[in-house]
Amino acid sequence: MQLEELKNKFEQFLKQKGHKITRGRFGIIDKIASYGTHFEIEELVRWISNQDKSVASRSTVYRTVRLLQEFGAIREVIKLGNRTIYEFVAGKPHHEHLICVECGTIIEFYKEEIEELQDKVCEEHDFTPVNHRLEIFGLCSACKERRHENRGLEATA
Amino acid sequence: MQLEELKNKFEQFLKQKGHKITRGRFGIIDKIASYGTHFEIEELVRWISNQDKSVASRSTVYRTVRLLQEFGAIREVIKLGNRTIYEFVAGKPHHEHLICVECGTIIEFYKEEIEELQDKVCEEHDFTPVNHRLEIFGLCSACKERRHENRGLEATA
DNA sequence: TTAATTGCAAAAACTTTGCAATCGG
DNA sequence: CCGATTGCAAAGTTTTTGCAATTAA
Repeated sequence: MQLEELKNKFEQFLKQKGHKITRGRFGIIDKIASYGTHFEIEELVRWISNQDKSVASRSTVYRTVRLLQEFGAIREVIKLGNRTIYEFVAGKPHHEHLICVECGTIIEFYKEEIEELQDKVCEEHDFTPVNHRLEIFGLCSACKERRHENRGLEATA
Repeated sequence: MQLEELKNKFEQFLKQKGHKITRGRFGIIDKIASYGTHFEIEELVRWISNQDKSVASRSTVYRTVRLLQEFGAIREVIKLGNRTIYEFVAGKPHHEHLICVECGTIIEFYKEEIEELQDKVCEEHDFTPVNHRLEIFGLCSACKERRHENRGLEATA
């Protein structure tokens, strides 16, 4: 299974860094996997707290999220106002996001040409990219329609 | 002058929104303009506090930053860890950023083709973009060299 | 006059950390 | 056994907010 493979690799990562293989760290991975693709840390803490408090405490969640980021299993993909939304990458290919500012829907996309152009820009500036994030904020299809309906009502009010 | 024009427009904006033209709000604009292109709020608060405490308090800075964002004079351009870096836009043409994770240097760039491709992606998803942010994190030219030098020393140590 | 704005201090929200107890290797 | 990890509560950060005093219109 994909998840098991990820855990094995994380185990290697931990050993290599001189860290220990603990129940909590792997329990958190399971909870992240069962929560869905995108999450915020406090959301995750609540989720774990509801499901099984014994998995890990808030501090351990924060500490483990950091480790998983270093490892590369999760990424900060959306920064909106004071919120940080993480994504469980788990081997998924790289992609960017469209974020609906009305309903919070997140749409993933990948555009090879954009990636290539970024590399080109970096070269032009003798800059060595390590990672990047492209966020497009706007209105999704459904919210756009909803707005039009509302506008209609306002107009007749 | 560019700055005066911006202030005039901001005045219109405030009036239109039913807000008042206050000394503090315009003083903050001056301070932002004199600080430089990129800033963090707490930095700005300190800057104002050092220069002339009477301009505005921390709360007013936070509240005004929000207004200026709505107005469009400033943008959240970089989100790195828990830091938010704002940019004083002031009529500057749209652009994206390369951020050196080592020294914090910020390089601005603009790539028409990337913008076009983004629009294309949005169309494909029936998504109406309102704004976007592309951050490329990595190593600037100088830091790259510095790292190579260090590696050399380590190797001979 | 009177409604918006300000400064202050308190609270909120999010994240990190010191420390004693516990656990993994 | 020893050092890393955990949970807890306390402290740090950053941002927001209630309220009385002040100011703009």
